[in-house]
Amino acid sequence: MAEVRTVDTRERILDAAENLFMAHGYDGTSMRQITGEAAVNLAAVNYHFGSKESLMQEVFRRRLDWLNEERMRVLDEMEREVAGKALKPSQIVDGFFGTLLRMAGDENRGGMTFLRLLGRTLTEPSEFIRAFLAHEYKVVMDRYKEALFKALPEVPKAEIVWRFHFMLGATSYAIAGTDALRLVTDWQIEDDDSVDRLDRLVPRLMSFLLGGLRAPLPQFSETAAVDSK
Amino acid sequence: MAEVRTVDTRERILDAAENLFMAHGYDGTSMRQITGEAAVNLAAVNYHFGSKESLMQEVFRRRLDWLNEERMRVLDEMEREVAGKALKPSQIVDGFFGTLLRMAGDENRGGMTFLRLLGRTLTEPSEFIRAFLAHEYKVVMDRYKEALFKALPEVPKAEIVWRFHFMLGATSYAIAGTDALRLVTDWQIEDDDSVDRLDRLVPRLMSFLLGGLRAPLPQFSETAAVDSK
DNA sequence: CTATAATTCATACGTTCGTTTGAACTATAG
DNA sequence: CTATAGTTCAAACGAACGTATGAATTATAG
Repeated sequence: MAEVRTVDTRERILDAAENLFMAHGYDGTSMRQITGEAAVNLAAVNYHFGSKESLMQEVFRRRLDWLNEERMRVLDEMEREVAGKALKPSQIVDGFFGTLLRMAGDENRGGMTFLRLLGRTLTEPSEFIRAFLAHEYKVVMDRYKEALFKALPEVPKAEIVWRFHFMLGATSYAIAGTDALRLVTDWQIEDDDSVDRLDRLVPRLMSFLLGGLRAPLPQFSETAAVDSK
Repeated sequence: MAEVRTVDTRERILDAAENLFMAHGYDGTSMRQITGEAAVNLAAVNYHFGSKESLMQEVFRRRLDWLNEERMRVLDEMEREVAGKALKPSQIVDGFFGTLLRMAGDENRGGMTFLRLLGRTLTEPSEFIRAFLAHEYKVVMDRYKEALFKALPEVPKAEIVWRFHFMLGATSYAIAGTDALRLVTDWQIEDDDSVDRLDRLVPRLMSFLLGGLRAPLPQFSETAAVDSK
């Protein structure tokens, strides 16, 4: 068995695919680009992963398995410390989104590249990817949702779910990174070094998310909401 | 000149493309799908628009021209009313994001379909689309940024730009709609009728955005921000 | 009605796509 | 060393892609 070569090839393919899917999307990346950048034979992907779709799933599984476990571990520990009492919203938000963002600082776990891929994929259309992600995410998501319900008993559950959704969106954009930010500004954002940038992004995003999560509840007008300001 | 047929064909192609790009993305949609759904000949797209890329641009231009004008009009009017004084942040946010969301209620302006397409495209990788959107958006974006700077003089400009970015992300997810929301919950969200849903979504999102925009400023730790909670 | 311009149509072109194949090569086991 | 299983390789497959072409059709102008 050529164990070493195999692992090498598999890993090189996954790295190349992660990079290219992030940069050009799933449909925009060809097998020939992937195997070219990985410096392996064209047939290697189908040999090791079976198909392009399976490769995409493996790209995500490689990172998400760790992320989901870490999120669970963090939540378990926090809940153990408060011994049945409710957590603070800031703890829960940090456990879910902070853990994600800190992953970006760890190059061994995919770093910024994977986070940007994840951010983009959450809004991407491909049916099979969204179904896969929903399945992978479900258990963890439910735990954090429950924690938020408990932490904010006075807020209607539907409202919390929506705000969780909004937080996902803000985070997704935040990690999609400077590319999308150039839509908003022409400035050269300081701290181009990605690690430094991350150190400031985390508290920035956390402030925003918590501000949104704890905002006053909306007033629904009885008539057309079109006029509501 | 076959004016009537031409307009019909162009419009039918644009409608079909808007739908399909929204559902399957740019790369995931073929010319044959578009012309098939529009019930026109395969060559019609290249005849009327020149290429697939030009078609995509026209899909956006058809809607964005109106949206940008409306956003400008709303901001002009609000600024005229306060006569040189600063606007309230809530007014600015409503002018930019509220105008966008209310567009979703107008089927003649693309409705939810275009908004979902826009939301997805902002994070999409295709270089030429992002460049096009950045160019289309620039003038309006700058005006609203300036209004926010004036409305929040005590907040560092860099912070405002980031929070504008976060707001874009939350909004993008909000309009990307229930599809992505199913990642978060299994519930059948009430008010499936899209107009009713929109009436409640607008105030919901507005509360969240304003809460985030006006959140306390983040504290940057001198050491690694990894430990910051 | 005739001439002319605009549009639609069926068809085909050259590429590129994801995948498959069978031979060549490499490493492990007995 | 030989047999065997794992891996890599060059080459090819049919299908689908965006685009181009020239004839047929339709509408407008004189």
